[in-house]
Amino acid sequence: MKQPLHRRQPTSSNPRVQRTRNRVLAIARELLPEVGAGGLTYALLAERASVTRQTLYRHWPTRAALLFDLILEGPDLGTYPEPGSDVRAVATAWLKSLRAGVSVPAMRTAVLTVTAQADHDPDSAQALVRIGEDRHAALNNLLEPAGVRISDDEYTLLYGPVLARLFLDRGPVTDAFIDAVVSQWLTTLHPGSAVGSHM
Amino acid sequence: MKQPLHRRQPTSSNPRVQRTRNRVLAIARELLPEVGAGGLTYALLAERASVTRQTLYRHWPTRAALLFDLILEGPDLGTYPEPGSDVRAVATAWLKSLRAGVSVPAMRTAVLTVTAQADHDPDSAQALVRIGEDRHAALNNLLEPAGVRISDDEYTLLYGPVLARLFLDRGPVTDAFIDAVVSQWLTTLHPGSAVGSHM
Amino acid sequence: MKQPLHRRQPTSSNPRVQRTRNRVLAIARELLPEVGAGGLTYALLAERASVTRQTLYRHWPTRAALLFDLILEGPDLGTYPEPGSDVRAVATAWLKSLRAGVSVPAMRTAVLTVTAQADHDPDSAQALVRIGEDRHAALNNLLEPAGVRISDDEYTLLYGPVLARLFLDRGPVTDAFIDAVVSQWLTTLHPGSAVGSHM
Amino acid sequence: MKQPLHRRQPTSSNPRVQRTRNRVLAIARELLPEVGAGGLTYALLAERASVTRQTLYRHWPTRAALLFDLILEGPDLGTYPEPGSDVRAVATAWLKSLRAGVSVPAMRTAVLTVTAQADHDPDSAQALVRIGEDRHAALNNLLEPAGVRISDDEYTLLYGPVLARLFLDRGPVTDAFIDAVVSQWLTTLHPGSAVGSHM
DNA sequence: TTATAAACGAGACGGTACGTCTTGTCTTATG
DNA sequence: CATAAGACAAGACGTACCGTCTCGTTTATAA
Repeated sequence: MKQPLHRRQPTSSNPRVQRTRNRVLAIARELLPEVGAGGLTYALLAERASVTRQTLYRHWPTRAALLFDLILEGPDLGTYPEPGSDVRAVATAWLKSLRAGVSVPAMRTAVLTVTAQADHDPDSAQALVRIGEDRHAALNNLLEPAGVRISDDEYTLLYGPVLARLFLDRGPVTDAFIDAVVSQWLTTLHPGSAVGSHM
Repeated sequence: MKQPLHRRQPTSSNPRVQRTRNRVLAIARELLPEVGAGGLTYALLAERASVTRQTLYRHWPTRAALLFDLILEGPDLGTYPEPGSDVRAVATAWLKSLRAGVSVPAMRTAVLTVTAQADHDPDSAQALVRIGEDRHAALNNLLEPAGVRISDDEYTLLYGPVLARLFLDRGPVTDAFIDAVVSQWLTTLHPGSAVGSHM
Repeated sequence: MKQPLHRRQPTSSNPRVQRTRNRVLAIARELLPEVGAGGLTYALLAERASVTRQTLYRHWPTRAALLFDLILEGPDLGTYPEPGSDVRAVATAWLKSLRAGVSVPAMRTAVLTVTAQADHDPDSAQALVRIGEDRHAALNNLLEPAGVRISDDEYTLLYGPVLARLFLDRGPVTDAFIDAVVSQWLTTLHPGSAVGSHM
Repeated sequence: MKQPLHRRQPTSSNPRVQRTRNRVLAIARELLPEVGAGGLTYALLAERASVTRQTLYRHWPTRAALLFDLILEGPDLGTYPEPGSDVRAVATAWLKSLRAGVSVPAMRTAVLTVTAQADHDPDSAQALVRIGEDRHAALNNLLEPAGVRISDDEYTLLYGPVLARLFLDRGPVTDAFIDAVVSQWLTTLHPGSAVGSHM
């Protein structure tokens, strides 16, 4: 709640800084699923990472900042599938990569926590939107060979059911479910566009 | 983190208890959007509701319990639309009622918070599932005149995009978006079933 | 610290009142050495005595009042030795009865607690003085056959070492110690008085 | 009742720590006679000393620990009289110094409270015994020039009446009373020893 | 190579909240 | 209608974490 004083963060070029930062993030990723977002206190994290609380504050003045780093430097966030001209195949692969991403416990917790905070923390809200836009752009990138661009609404129509199943229904996202999502999604996608050529 | 001792809650039949309980819930609903879930401390709530912290603990041993009550006794959760035989119309109306419900700030925050907690709090997880099932059942109820029953997957396909737009994209759910969702949704709904009769 | 409102105490003539009162006092006597004066809360006492806290407040508006009763209705406070004309014998017997009295754990704790409170609680101070005077008077009574009256100073010279040994040194009061006290005490007692006639 | 976790106390070498510690002890000494031992809550003390409760717990994990410090670092506890070869004079002076010490209100209350606790708190019991032994040793020290050593029993015979008068009779310890105590005490002290040479 | 700057460890401190306990009063329902 | 059960306000308890602030000590880069 309280806005901490923003001292300058450690110079990232310094190798010592890098070492500390990476060790802490790794420990945080281990800890997060264990204790939950609420339980990931700086006190605990400092102890586990053999670091002073002060050091944590130097690197991440806000706990939200730490969560952002956890999300953005996610372990396999970069593992997007290959682009292709088959829209159905690309969309399916992209959804599966999304499913894989949010199956990493630390990522799950971090995303949910940021989401819950977004209503009252502009930084979190902005980060959330930015993450969404990144993934949206990535999808469009993958679909470039197919000559298709996805609008905001279409994007949400595609990923919405998957995340709802994971976060809200708290059930598994089966391949069959993904297929159903994609099939339905294709029906309204660019009606009368190039998509039809693949059917 | 710590499991608080579960003493028996105040007898709900007692009018004094009811008075206290309702006043606190009302204040909590006002406070939640102001200060966020993290800022809704028992200390603050007690002060604003002119009540002792002890009293809060008596009524809601866990802060999650308070959130459940906030969700379940939501201000207008019962305002479901009318049943009908036109599947498109019913689905659209139901989605709009969902949108209305989640637009109440206190409800928004409460739901998001419970969702974020669900990974590490079995009670929250269970509550979340139960809420989903209730709404699912309600939808099926509305669709009974149409002779249609919605499966779990179909249910998620319907509401998923709407909540994703609200919570993750953090954008407005327009009527057009709802129409798009419903249109897409109808295509795969019970292929060859009674739905076709309305097209 | 807070002076509770003085509602009227239960009529002591009522046999039911007597029963309750005695049961509570008995339980308190058991409890006192177990949990200490600080641990003898009304909540605990009420639970153990199967009585409502209200009832305790009705009988003893102040915890000091309860302690007074514990001291004054001590189990064997009345067991003074026989009067006699041999000053040494009477004094020795009286000291031994004193030793016996404060060896009862509940009595010990109660007396020490009242003593510690006396500096800031006039009631306790007064009660303490009164108890001392009673015992002083009792001693003089025992010594009447010997034709001796003990002054305040002489009284303190007699019992002081014994209680100091018990409470401050926290050591045992042996018969030898009592003999030493009495011997020393006799030397300055009424120099040249009737005491000499017994030597 | 509950044994608080014994974290390590603040490093006494740190000057800031010393400052805090001394300020708190000074305020506690002022407060003790005002509010009594029961009223000397950490909450009150913290407020008066402009310190957080947490700071108090860091320095004195137990309230008993605070009382010990109050007693041991008493304002003028070290002001023993001069040694000498005149036993009567030394004993008298020593008793007067005892009287002076226990007349400091904070010391009075602290000693009485620790005494009352000693029955159920081993730490208090041990501290009490240690304080007694210290004073006993000091007395023997003063009497060294006189070639006299006081046994435990003799020690109690000397100081017992004085403290009994102060704490139990709650009366003043006059010079005359001290003279009476010493006179009586000398009669049985080392019968046939060097003491006689001073008569 | 030595400065010099930065990161870091250690830990005291003021705050705030936690979940619990006891106290004294007051309300409600019941027998 | 008196009495129990127990809700309530008040406030202390001992603990935890937060964010800040010294202090020294190490580590890395620059002179």
